[in-house]
Amino acid sequence: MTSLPTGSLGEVDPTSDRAVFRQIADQLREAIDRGRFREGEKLPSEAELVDHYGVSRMTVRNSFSILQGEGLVHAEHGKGVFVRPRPPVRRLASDRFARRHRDQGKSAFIVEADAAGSHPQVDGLEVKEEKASQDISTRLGSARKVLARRRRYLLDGRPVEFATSYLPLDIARGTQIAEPNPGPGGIYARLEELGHRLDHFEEEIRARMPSPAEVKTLRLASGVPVIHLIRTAYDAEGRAVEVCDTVMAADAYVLSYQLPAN
Amino acid sequence: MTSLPTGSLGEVDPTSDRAVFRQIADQLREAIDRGRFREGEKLPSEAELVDHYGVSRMTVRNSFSILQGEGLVHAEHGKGVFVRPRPPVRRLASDRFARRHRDQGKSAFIVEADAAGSHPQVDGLEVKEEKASQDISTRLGSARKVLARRRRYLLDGRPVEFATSYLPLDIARGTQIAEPNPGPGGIYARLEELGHRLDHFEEEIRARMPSPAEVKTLRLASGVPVIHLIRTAYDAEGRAVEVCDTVMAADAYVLSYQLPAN
DNA sequence: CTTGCCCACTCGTCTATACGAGTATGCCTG
DNA sequence: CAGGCATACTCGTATAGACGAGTGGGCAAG
Repeated sequence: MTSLPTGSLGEVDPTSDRAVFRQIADQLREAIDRGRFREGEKLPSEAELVDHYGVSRMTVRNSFSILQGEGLVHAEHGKGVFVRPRPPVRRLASDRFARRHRDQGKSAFIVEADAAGSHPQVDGLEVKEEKASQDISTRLGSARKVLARRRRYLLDGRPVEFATSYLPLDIARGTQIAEPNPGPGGIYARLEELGHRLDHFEEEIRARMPSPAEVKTLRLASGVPVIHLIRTAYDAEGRAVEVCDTVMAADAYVLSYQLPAN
Repeated sequence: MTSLPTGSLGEVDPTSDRAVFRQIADQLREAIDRGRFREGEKLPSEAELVDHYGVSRMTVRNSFSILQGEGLVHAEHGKGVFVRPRPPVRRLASDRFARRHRDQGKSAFIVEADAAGSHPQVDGLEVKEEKASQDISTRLGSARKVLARRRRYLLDGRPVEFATSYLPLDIARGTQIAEPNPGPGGIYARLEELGHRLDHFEEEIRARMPSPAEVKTLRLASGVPVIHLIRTAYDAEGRAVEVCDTVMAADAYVLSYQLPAN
């Protein structure tokens, strides 16, 4: 007799108001919360739970799908259902675009990742001229055509965010900003060289569930939301000179802001 | 012959690599994106889709559950499945705690909501002394006992966030901060009167799927993540004088921050 | 010993059916 | 006309079964 993998699980009450598959989900959730099943550990298989609870397989799968929607577990075809490990999170400090960080040759992402001991990569770089969407045009003070710089960021091989920078074409065209490699200090350094001394940034933050395309690009597990960050850079004259639209895997980030109390 | 509610939907290819229920979800998603079904509008019923696609009901339900997980639709028992309306979002500006906003008698939440023309409410206020959790204790400079102020916020009857403020007991005990109504300008005004001139705030932002308790408290639809914000207030001496832990319905908020370019 | 295949076990997809419960509508009764 | 009930339609829950496909271990052949 080997020890039962369902050992710490109780029974369900079919006459309860609460649906059986919810009761099962509750028990599994509690077992996970209590550490009965640890991060990365395999939960009992569907068949084992069918036996244990005396319910049909679809009922068990229904329970798993609840926990999956909560981001607590993930299923691997042919292997089992596992407690989803909480990946180490990447902190984004609000001063990451401060001028003092721009003298280095490397981009903010690379510098930070190196400091944290992870292996950073940038991927799928694409630079092209486009017609601005309604939203981007509004944010950029009615610019019609823009230069778009797209790229994806990875940490230790895992995609964690992708971002698109939009700049008014009359600023960026023909400059190094339109080159794949914008040079040391990135496009913000180039903007300042072009006479657009940066004054402040504005960041808008939303959270939502990812679209299928985002799931694919960021290789998101189910039950993982995305953080959608839209940053607008303003120069000293109050002109919006760049909009950066970033979608981040929410389980990979903690954003951090410092606010003065005035 | 009435017009078919499934009119704009195509067929599925059972031999495709892509599972039938995913193909159906894809078609419904696209129809929604294209505006074929508008916000709040009812999608074809399960039975209609069963007829249209020639599949079993569970397959259709599977498709719906995908869209629900994406936060695109929500089901109402006895009525149908509807395109989830995007609720009006509440903007949280990063200067909402600036000293200049504190001279008014009302709290930041009430002032903002009134200005936006919505009806604000505060709910379930609870003030009590507690042993600090490990995390809170660390953030408050190893405080062991704290005063906890919990409350829930609603807009037009809809719960949108709940928050708990933690203050070191040696600061808050016996002051008006420990009263249900902390007086004009809120606890920050009281802290300053007690000699803790506020210097700056630090905010940490995460996004994740809600726990069942959070779903209940915020009456969240499935497929809606929460934004978890942890704010620490520091006085002029660098001491952490308050930690505020806030959980917000992500579909009700856009956070907005202004950052200096330095 | 190594290679390769088979098999057992895992989750993924799909069908068919049944009953329960919430909602809306229209008809029938008073 | 008003009220109430029957009914049809909606989604929710649950069962039982079937086949497919990915994974991994053990066994047999080389």
